[in-house]
Amino acid sequence: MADVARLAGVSTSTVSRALRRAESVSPALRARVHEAVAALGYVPNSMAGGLAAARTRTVGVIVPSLVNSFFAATLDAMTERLAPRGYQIMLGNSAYSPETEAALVNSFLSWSPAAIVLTGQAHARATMQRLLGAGIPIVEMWELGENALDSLVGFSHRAVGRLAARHLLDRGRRRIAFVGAALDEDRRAAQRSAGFAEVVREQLGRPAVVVALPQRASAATGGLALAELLARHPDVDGVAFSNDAMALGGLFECQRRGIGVPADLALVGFGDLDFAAWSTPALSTIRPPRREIGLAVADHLLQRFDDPHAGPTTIDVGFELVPRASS
Amino acid sequence: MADVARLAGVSTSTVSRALRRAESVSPALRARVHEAVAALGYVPNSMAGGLAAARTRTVGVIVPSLVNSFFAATLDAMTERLAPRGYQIMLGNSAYSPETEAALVNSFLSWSPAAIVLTGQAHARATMQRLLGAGIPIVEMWELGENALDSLVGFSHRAVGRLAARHLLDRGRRRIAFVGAALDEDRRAAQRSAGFAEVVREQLGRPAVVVALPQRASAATGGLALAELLARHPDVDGVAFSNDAMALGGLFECQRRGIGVPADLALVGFGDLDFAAWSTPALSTIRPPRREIGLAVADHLLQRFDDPHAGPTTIDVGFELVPRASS
DNA sequence: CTGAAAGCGCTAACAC
DNA sequence: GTGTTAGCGCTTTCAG
Repeated sequence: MADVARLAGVSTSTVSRALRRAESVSPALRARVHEAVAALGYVPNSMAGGLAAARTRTVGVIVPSLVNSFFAATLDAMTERLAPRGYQIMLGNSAYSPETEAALVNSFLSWSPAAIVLTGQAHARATMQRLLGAGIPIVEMWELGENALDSLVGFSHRAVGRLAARHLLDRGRRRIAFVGAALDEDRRAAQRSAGFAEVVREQLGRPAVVVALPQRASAATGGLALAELLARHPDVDGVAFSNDAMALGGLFECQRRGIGVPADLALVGFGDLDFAAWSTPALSTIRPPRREIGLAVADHLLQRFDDPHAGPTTIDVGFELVPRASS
Repeated sequence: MADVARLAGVSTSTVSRALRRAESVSPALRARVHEAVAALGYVPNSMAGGLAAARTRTVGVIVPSLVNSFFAATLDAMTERLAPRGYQIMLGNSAYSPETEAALVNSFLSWSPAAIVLTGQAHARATMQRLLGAGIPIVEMWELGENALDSLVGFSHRAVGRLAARHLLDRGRRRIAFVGAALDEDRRAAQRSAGFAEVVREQLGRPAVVVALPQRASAATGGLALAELLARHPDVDGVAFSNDAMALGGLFECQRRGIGVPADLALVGFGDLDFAAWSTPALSTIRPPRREIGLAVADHLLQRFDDPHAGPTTIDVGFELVPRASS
């Protein structure tokens, strides 16, 4: 930076200002500084800057899984929006463990990030305290409940479960069930299951049939769980799956057994993954705005970075029923 | 850190040493330091450390896409291995653009990362020069060719394409074709396609039929591309898809048209994604070690971090044919 | 609008 | 094995 200052014939403070808040430097000097930067190929040292300013252009993001294409799409959209503005993403993978999340938050904080983004609203108590004390924007995404830590960008999974049940009911199905996986680990899946059960109770006056395998959701567990459901309730005529991967597995299981979809069994998934529109029959599903969540988080953050007065918000990004041939 | 030093009755250098290279401090002092750290809830400031040491426990990783579950699985495995050792991952998404990659490398470098991991071996010339000049380990992953920048962890996509062709030939198919997408963008897919074409030329003495849509690979493009192939070559009896998502779309297209798989048409994919084993019929595919790549990259890096004498290597992680019912 | 000067919190020679 | 000391490369008051 000293070299740049020398070449531009200014002080290092002016270089710093020209690079950081361009409007606080006269146009002439600003141009000279940028010329010198280009000529020298100068790249500022982020750590020196971060140390001096006590904050960096870094945002820590914690997701419970990358293999899950929900969060991958969100992350993808987030990087797309944040990178052009010079913000780096520090990636953390909590593997659905609050303890791992706590450790990640701690190490993120040692980088004076501009913000931290978490998935969901369930965190260790210590995590929340640390986060609150950091004095930076915190965003919880992919969930929408009470008592937000700070900002919230998501939708109600309970409402998704309710919609799935109502959709099957609308299609004239009465012997309906919910098929999920790892419900103790994946709070949001559990909320969808609970919403489904609510509607069954309200409309049919009986407890809902819920089959959940301990393993993670996948095509494999989808097929297996459906098999288990059919063993226990051979007369089932409608199934809501915790996500599209499981629904795909369920669909294949039906094909294997010669069960007509939707003639014998109506299927509805969650996610609207790429293949859902192209399967035979095409899969009815509920679409969460996977990318939009990432964009909304990024835009909100950028706004708060630019305007220190901007406070936290709660954004309900909603979701959408996509009825197709499977139901 | 001064507080910790005071509480432990030592100097800050001792605290630093105890935290960094435990063996260089007597056990007694080390214990006292850790006690003080715990009592005070001290978290070192990574930027101050990084600035002073001119390197950080950060590794920059650039992938061309997160939505693609290949790289997501690799990243997942990488975080799993690196996080417990205190390394943070800075995530970059190049979106298959060398220019974006160059920009990401630049901003990563401003953080004095411990290493940089890139996907593939095709980079802008300037990117390579900068990387080489950084004096840190560079790993290129998911490809295996000549002229590695530094370390290389991957496998030959050409060999994958050759294997796919040979497999269809082994199954007695002769009118075989390759179905891909975005081949100009995705070098590795293009290499698979080229390998496939080589074998067709060698064994059948004719140029290979290759259908490639301009859009990205997905179930949608898989179905569409297969439809196009069938329009042009109705007598085709074996198809290798650029990846499993496309193969799934192709399988659904066959179901829609009443084409028997494998009776009329043999299908082979690439990736061995979760659903491949569970589709009806189960999908033959070639499995790249998605997670193993991430683990190998992380282990290699950790080794080089620990031992400054350790040099670059090339690791061929291989791949595996998984023959199933679709071929 | 610009420059001087004082650190930000830590690491790494270098002595002891 | 441990302490002293001099920065690492920037940002940010504070003057002017």
